[in-house]
Amino acid sequence: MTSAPVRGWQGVQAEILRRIAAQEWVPGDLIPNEADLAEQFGCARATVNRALGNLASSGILERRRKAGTRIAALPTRRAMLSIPVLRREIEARGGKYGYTLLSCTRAAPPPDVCARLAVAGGEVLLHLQAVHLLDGQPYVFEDRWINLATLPQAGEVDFAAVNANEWLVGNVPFEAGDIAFSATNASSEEARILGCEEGRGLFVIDRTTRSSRGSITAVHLVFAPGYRMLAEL
Amino acid sequence: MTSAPVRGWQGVQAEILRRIAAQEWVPGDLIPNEADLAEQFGCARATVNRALGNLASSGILERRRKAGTRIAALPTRRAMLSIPVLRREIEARGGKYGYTLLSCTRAAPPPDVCARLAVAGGEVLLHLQAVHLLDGQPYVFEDRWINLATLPQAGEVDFAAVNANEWLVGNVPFEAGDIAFSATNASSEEARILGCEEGRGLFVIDRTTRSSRGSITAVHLVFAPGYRMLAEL
DNA sequence: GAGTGGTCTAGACCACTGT
DNA sequence: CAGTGGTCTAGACCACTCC
Repeated sequence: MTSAPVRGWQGVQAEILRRIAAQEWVPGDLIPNEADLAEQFGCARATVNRALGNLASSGILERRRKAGTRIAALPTRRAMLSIPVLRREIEARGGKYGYTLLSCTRAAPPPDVCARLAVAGGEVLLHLQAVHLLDGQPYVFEDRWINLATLPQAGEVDFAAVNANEWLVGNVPFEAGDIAFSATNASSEEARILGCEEGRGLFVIDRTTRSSRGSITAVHLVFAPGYRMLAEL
Repeated sequence: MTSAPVRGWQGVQAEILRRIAAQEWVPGDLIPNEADLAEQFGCARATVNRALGNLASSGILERRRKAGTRIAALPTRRAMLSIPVLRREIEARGGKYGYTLLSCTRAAPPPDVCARLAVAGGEVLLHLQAVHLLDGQPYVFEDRWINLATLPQAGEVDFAAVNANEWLVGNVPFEAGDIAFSATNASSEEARILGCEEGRGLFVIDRTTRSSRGSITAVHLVFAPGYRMLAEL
């Protein structure tokens, strides 16, 4: 059983991982520098750099200039999380996507939403409530606030006909933002909308997006019972 | 107002994002190829390649050989999720970490755990239950199964003295695996352990790890009420 | 100050895929 | 087949930071 030759940066990465797995290198160890590894592997330093850089960004290695590269001692693993548009997620499951607007009003948001969007207390925003359906069954309850100061044209859109998220994706410049995952107990309203018993533990995503011109939207998504979000380690 | 000059791959990336934000390029658009962009920006093609590659891996662009590079139409955004060791997470909050082993037995796991670990139904695994504490208050309830076939030395460890996760990190080769996030209602046992009312909606992480020698461990983490997991978009 | 990683360049070849 | 991205190379310079 001979190991596969080291080919390309993925080969280098695989060989590094093999040495960790074989305990040739253990957490905390300093490993050779890029130039030495390049010589060992018979490749250019840039190739080693790419492999080690990737491993560092997944939390397997820790790198510091001058100090060198170490096997992470108490690794904070980083996972890539895919956050699909709901329509895609549902269609990827082989289901039929549906969308129903429940309400669309203008109102002053509660304090927590004001804070997330960095707007003054009395300001009037667009408030949408909608439900996303999988094969006609409630899948996600969406409660969204849109900042009309940043995005006045949102006031003219018929969100009964157009999914708010998809309208935003197509009509708003690049978004930065943050996202939080948590759990809640279904309120009576959420239970009614999602068709589950009140108090049921539900998975929640809170997401805020901003553009260079200011905060855009804060959305609170409550998923139907049984929802699981998956990621690879 | 002059824009910053394009310096390095981060500069190229910023300029691409600016053009998307300014709607010079809109979702679905084909953008120039790497060679042309390199000429526009006055840099090497490799620099453009790195910038575009990064944007593609965060879901902003879609690239295919021969077909070129497009602004993603219905972008599946990818976020980096940091999954710290619990001790670190608690200490990063400025709290004091504590750990209590509740039970440590050998037993045949329930069917769902068998499936996740790919072990036969009757096989005996190590079953740990523990609670992680923040400033003495329950923070996470951990229910873990360890595959003794893959990891016989785990049978000798005193997990009352050593946190299982940290022992595994230090003593087991590199791990791959998957991770799932969901919500549950506190069982009476979980409520007692976490000090909350029964039925409370709780955030859950299920994690399975494997090595090249076989599956290692399946862990079910139930977080105390109010827990939020954060990520950057 | 010296050693390390981080990045850039110019050129080359390869791999994939649409036409 | 031709055009595109994907990768590799050899060399260079820079930025950071430990000693």
